[in-house]
Amino acid sequence: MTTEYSGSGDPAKSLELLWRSRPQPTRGPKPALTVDGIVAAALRIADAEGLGAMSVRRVADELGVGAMTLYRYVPGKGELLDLMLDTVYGELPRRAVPGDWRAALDEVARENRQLYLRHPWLLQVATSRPPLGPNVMAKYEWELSAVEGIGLTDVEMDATVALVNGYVHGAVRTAVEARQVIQRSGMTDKEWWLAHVPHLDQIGDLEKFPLSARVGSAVGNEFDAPYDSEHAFEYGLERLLDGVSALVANRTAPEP
Amino acid sequence: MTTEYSGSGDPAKSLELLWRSRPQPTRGPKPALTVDGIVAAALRIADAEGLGAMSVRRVADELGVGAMTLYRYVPGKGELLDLMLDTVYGELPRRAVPGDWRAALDEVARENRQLYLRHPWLLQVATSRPPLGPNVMAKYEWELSAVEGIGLTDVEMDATVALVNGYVHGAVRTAVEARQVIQRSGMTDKEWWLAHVPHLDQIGDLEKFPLSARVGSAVGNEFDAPYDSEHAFEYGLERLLDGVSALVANRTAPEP
DNA sequence: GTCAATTGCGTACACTGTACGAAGAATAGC
DNA sequence: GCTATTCTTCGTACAGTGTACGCAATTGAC
Repeated sequence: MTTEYSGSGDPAKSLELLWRSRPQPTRGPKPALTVDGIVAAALRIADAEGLGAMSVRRVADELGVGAMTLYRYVPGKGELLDLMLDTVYGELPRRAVPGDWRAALDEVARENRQLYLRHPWLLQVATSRPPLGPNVMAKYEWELSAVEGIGLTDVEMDATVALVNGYVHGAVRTAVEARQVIQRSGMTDKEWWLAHVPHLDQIGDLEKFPLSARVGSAVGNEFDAPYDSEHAFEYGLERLLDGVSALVANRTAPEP
Repeated sequence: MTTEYSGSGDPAKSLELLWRSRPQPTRGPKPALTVDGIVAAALRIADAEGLGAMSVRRVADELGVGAMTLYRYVPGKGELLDLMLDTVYGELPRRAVPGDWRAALDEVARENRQLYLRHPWLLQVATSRPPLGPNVMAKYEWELSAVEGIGLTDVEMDATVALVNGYVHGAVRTAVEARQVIQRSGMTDKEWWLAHVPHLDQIGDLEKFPLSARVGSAVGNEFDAPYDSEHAFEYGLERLLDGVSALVANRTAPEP
């Protein structure tokens, strides 16, 4: 589940900002900052230290101005987040692999995964109503083009793209969480387990959980090194695309 | 991605708390509260108003005591979250459907889904290193028992359970996000879209996104009513279990 | 030169988790 | 019954958060 929300102000103002279509005024002092500069600073902080560190004061400090100055350029923190989202979506490709829907969907999954890994704070942003900026639109168009013309209905196309995006989100979330908990705690999974087992053994009836003991120890031995997220991603993606493949086959040849 | 973290203090203290095995002192004034009472109050708030509303001061207010009083019972907010998690896991079944692994895994998915729907704040809690309380242990044991004795290796059993849990988490996250954004904004998806399209039409080149326009409008017509999360859940779960079925078949009859 | 528009930003408010220490209450040992 | 010890309650304080308000300074249009 996500925690950070989009700006909920005037749609006209938000879209003006996302598409950079506000006419600049002729009178008054020259602005010292630009929207792009503010977004870049916010991205630097969020990429390096997480969304929690990206406060208005912190971004303002990064730019050498007072906190309230930012509100001359951006209506609020929600809209800044919208701008950050649309900006990093600009890193995605714009044209899908032509001809082979499976290769194209595979690329959609992989590119989205890399985007999440480069900007883990994206995992915390609610996108059920995304800011309708140029790159958000281009992302959706790119993803749809992967499954265009293969016999799916429009609604199925949307559902398929959402399914792939949902899978990638979940897989990367698990991987990033596992990576971050090691950093934050300064302990590997094995060290953490070894610190708990003696007390657990003393306090609880471990005989009541025989499967957990057996499987847990097997997993511990196998994955002594940090959790192999790459392998898990490949495996799950293959299963998912197999499922889509069945749907596509069913649509192309519905008669038995 | 999640936002709230577990208590990271002394494992011995945490486990003592989770298993309620701390000997109560003989001297000094009688405590006015109990750990269970504090957890119940915190759950009431989190269930009704979300994890964001569940602050230490708020829980203390609910119980009619000062904020710092809670720290006599619980080391910190992280440990309180651990206790909440272990408590709601107690609502899950303890014994899986015997004999039919697919029915058992299906039930694991459905029960977990209902748990997330009853306690949406669970979606925000990082569980890659769960608090090792009695109900967390029982949950894992229950889930493993669904796939025990069907030919999978121990590592595959763990991976399969994790796969199902990951799917459920993602599916419910999407559904809850969609539900909450309607509440928070006071707008249905259609209203939101109609509020944006005129400005978008004026500002951006909508001709550049023909697929988005076509598919988006088809989805809008089909799902005028709020997003049908139940249908999406059933569909995805069936595909997922089909994938697991292939793995099980492969393990039972590995020779071609 | 004057006026209107615009920018920069200090202050303030209601929140957060929790460290510290003082004050009071209950019991164990005598 | 008295004292010493242990334990509970909780006020205050601190460094954070997003942002509403209003004032001073700066710029271009006329």
